Order: sequence, then C-alpha cells, then structure tokens
Amino acid sequence: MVAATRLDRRDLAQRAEALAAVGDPVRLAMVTLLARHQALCVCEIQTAFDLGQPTISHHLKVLREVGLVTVERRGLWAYYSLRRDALSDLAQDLLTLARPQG
Amino acid sequence: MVAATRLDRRDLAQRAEALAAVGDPVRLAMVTLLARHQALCVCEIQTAFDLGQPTISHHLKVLREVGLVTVERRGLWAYYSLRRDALSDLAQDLLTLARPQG
DNA sequence: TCTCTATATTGACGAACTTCGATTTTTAGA
DNA sequence: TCTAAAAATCGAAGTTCGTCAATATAGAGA
Repeated sequence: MVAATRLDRRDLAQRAEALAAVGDPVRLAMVTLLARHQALCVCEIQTAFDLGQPTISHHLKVLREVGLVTVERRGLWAYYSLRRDALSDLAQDLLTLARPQG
Repeated sequence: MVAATRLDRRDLAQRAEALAAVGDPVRLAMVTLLARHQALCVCEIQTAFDLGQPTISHHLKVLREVGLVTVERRGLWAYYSLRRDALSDLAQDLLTLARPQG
C-alpha cells in the first residue's frame, strides 16, 4: 500500500471546509486585512466592509470554526488575529498537490 | 500610496472563486485525483465518485471555469488535466498572505 | 445514414449560504 | 444598580449550490 499523502492524512473534508471559508470574497478580504495587522477588533474590521455588524460577526465565526483566526477578548473588544500557521499549512497542501506526484 | 500586494493585483474576487472551487469536497478530491495523473477522461474520473455523470461534468466545468483544469478532446473522450501552474499560483498567494507583512 | 457511446446541457428540487433586523449577552463606567 | 457600547445570537428572506433525471450534442464505426 502506498504511503498516505499529506491531503489524505489530514482530512480532505476538513481542508475543503477551510478552503471554502477563504473562498468567500468577504472572508478572503478579511484574511487579507488581518494579514496586514497583528490583531484587529470587530469594529475596526467592520469599517473595511459595507456590511452590518451581525454579518461581520458571522463571517469571523466561520473563519474561527475552521481554525484560520483566533479571538482574544479585551474588555468590550474582541481582537481577531490571523493564524498564519494554519493558513500556511493550507497553502502548503495546495502546493504539494500542484507539484508532479503531489 | 502603498504598493499593491499580490492579492490586490490579481483580482480578489477571482481568487475567491478559485478557492471556492477547490473548497468543495468533491472538487478537492477531483483535483487530488488529477494531481496523481497526467490526464484522465471523465469516465475514469467518474469511477472514483458515487455521483451521476452530469454531476461529475458539472464539477469539472466549475474547475475549468476558474482555470484549474484543462480539457483535451480525443475522439469520444474528454481528457482532463490539472493546471499545476494555476494551482501553484493560488497556493503561493495564500503563502504570501500567511507570512508576516503578507 | 444509422447506431452506439462519451460527454455536455437543461430544468427542477432541496439544502446551504449570505445578509439583514431585532434581540441578547457581556463588560465598563457612572 | 443603571446605562452605554461591543459583540454574539436568533429568525427570516432571498439567493446560490449540489444533485439528479431527462435530453441534447458530438464523434466513431458499421
């Protein structure tokens, strides 16, 4: 039996979920925004989008659930940060697939 | 004004579309399958999935429309190939985002 | 030309998704 | 304790998506 590939080992459905998360234009823009900062609170993130606060909150939840961002509460504010390691892992999996014999 | 980043230059919505394409578990499995072969016809691809032929055709069309696969007709058969360069570009964009100052 | 096979397209249906308005929860400060 | 502000949750509306059955298209061979 052939050795399991990277994408077999980590659950394919789980990877697809993460890719679908960044596959939404709003969430990809959020990730891009968070990539340029160490941490941003929801109200700061919201100013970058023409969307209601519940919608922003919803998208951040999706990103949180797939492990691409983390939250840290400070007083009234919730500071979101990009999990660069998780995003890097996702990218590496795609890179591996892209290579011959990936 | 700050220089445009990689993800600004290439249209963000277009990138999101490609990520959404591989964000479906069936299509990610298709890409994974195609990554292990040089080219596969639809009927060969279909044997790997418990889905009807129109559904397979639909998913391949989605992957084609975002530029992640190409088709080559040979007689009755349509041979699909992974566009490794396009997948690699997508992965590189995510990698760039994942890096500090991405 | 007729038939058979591989693939694509169409139309429909149910599920999932994005968004919003309204409400709730949580915390800080008066 | 009361109020104000930030964020999360809920419920609903409208849209998109995945899937299928049926049909159409295209090419090969008789």
